[in-house]
Amino acid sequence: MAPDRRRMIIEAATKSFSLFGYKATTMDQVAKLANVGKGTIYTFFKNKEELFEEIISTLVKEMIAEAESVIKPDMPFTENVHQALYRILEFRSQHQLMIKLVQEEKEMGTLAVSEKLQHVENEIIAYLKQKIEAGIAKGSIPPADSEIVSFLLLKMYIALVSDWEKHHEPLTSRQIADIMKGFLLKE
Amino acid sequence: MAPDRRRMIIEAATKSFSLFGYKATTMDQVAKLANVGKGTIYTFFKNKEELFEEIISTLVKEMIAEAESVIKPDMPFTENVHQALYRILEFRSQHQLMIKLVQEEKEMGTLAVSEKLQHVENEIIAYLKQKIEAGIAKGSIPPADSEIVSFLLLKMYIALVSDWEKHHEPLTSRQIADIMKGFLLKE
DNA sequence: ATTTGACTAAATTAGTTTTCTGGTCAAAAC
DNA sequence: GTTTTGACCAGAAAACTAATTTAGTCAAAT
Repeated sequence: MAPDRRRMIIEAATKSFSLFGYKATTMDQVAKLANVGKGTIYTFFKNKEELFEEIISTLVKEMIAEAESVIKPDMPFTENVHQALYRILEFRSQHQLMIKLVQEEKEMGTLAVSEKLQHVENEIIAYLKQKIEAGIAKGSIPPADSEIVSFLLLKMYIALVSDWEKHHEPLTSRQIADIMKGFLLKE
Repeated sequence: MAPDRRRMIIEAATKSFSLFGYKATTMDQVAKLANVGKGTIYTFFKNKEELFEEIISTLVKEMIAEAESVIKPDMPFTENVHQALYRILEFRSQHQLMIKLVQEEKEMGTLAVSEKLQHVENEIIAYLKQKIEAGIAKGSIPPADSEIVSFLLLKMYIALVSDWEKHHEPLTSRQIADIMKGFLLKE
């Protein structure tokens, strides 16, 4: 019972953000959930937003770890990029916190939430970029501006996985992989 | 001075929608601007939304005409697709009514506006699809699912023209054309 | 030295009143 | 007889106000 207060707070906040979103989570609630006085939270985090930031940063790490876990060195490069990206978007669409934040951004346009989601997107692109550059260096794919390619890859995937389904039958992972392979191997 | 009342109404409404958006345009205002009794509007249009629909439908026609106007038969197919798409997005970003509607959707989420913008997007995709199918038939580009290709083309272009600029130096028309050419010619 | 929760200023929400607006229709204009 | 009109209405939205909530602080407790 020498509770790592910091950990308790983060756990409580994560739970509450996932359940109610950023705005609807109060610091009193987090304190109560964490079995901690409200003031204690402020000994670890400057304010609500910094606490949020910490949690998002953890989320990004989990996301990248998920992506890394599906990479198989004996598979073709493009297949691995596809698997990684696909896993990231799956994570995004299955993780409670992500679901809640995306919903909150759409429905209430909370500024802090928009900023953090943008940050997550930037991190994903940075991760992809690093993979793409490795692929180019190894000759697995033709040289190209890695920033543009990474950016487009993510946008294309989101379009195919999320937007497409609004008016069409969902595409299979295989179909998406083939489209992306064509895109990556060309020019 | 045998005023085509219908035309007057449409002109007034277009002006007002462009200036104030859909929600902030009142039927009284349109009537006054059109020098017409309010009731008269309702002899031509069932309600506000139908009037809006008529205007959007005109806008789409203008947009397609713009796209057609930049197509040069002696140019390569992919170049023409690029020019057409580029022109459409330019139209979109320069046309007062479009600017206002996009803004209104983002800021207030007006339902009728979202629906109409979605409609515009569908029309653009349908237009592209028809071009793509012609290109495939003529052997200018490899066979592929024309619906997916059109959908992705538009999404890619919007990402490159609008989203990219939020965090990067704008891309030149040439760069965009090259990316798209690679995408269209492959697989 | 650390933790706490009562406290406060500022923001948000809830409740109420007022104003506005899409649509109608009886009367006026043609 | 047909078309046009604007006063009118019910319901929606805005404005206003009162009441509540909340992020963050800090003197006291541990």
